[in-house]
Amino acid sequence: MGNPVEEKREIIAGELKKRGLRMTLPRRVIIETLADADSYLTAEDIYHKFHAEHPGIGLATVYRTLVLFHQLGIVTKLDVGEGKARFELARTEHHHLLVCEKCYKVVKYSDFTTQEKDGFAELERLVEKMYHFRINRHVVQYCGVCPECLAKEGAS
Amino acid sequence: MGNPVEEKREIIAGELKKRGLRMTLPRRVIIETLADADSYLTAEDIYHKFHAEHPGIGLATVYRTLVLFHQLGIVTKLDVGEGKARFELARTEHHHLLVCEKCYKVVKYSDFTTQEKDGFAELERLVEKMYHFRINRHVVQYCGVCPECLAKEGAS
DNA sequence: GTTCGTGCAAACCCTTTGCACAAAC
DNA sequence: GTTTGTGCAAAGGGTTTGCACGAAC
Repeated sequence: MGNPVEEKREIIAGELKKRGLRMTLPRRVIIETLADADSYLTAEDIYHKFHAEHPGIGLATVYRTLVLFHQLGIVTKLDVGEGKARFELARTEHHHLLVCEKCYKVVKYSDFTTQEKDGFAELERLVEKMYHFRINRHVVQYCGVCPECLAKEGAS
Repeated sequence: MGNPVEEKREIIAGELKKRGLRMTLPRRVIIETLADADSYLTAEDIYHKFHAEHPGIGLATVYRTLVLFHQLGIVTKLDVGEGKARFELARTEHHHLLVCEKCYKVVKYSDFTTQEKDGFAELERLVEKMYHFRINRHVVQYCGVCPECLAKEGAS
């Protein structure tokens, strides 16, 4: 126990078993890579991070695993128009995003006011009723230019 | 005047001229196609919509034009993880999105409460200060399942 | 006449897939 | 032993690009 990555892996292993799916080395490695990361990763990012240690695991497996984990809700997929998707382990802690439209850096924050939280929860229920959608989650992205790119702009 | 599409086109023509760029037939056709549409279109959607009438205009031109218009802020780009991008003419009227994760249908709504509006404006300023981003816009997506896909789910 | 824009086709890149082999159960 | 998962390489699909021609200024 103790170790949060191991804990996470146990939970996921359970999820898989329930559906007759197996916990294999590639899946374990991908979970650990995602758990170690502090931000969204592309499939290639993940692949490169473990490739030195596990050269036997291929990129196709990373893609297949990410599709599977996304379907199971284990992983969150994010696409900000970069031409490739990014992933992270689904968290119970909800967060909003700051996306730099120049370099596609993504910054997360989750220090909401309670007012903010209540507001969103209420809105979600309202929208659900009005449009007859079943809403699973919401994504809030602030799009703009990050400090680094702002500095570059100023310099040029 | 009167006609809002013509008006829009005039404004865009001005934007182009300012930068030494030209208003051409393909650009005009793409603007009109986007102006006619009531929802986000893919590059191929746009291409197919005018292709019967303007068979001479190619798909590559659509892509090049969309990149240009996006840079100029004339067009908004949306990527919901569908594997292709969607576009619409940038509007002064801000809206939020409902995205169906099964069929990728996108529904927009813009009937916010004033409380909702003020809340977002305040948040944007706050986040701007805290993270030193220059924020241009925000995107709010409620992700879930649309009424049609819900019905199909129930039927199966 | 010069510059900018376009059409076409080929190239590119991310992602998916077919197939034979390997691993998990 | 059967089923599920994987590696590899090839295919797929959206998007971009090089180049020569055409259009806008």
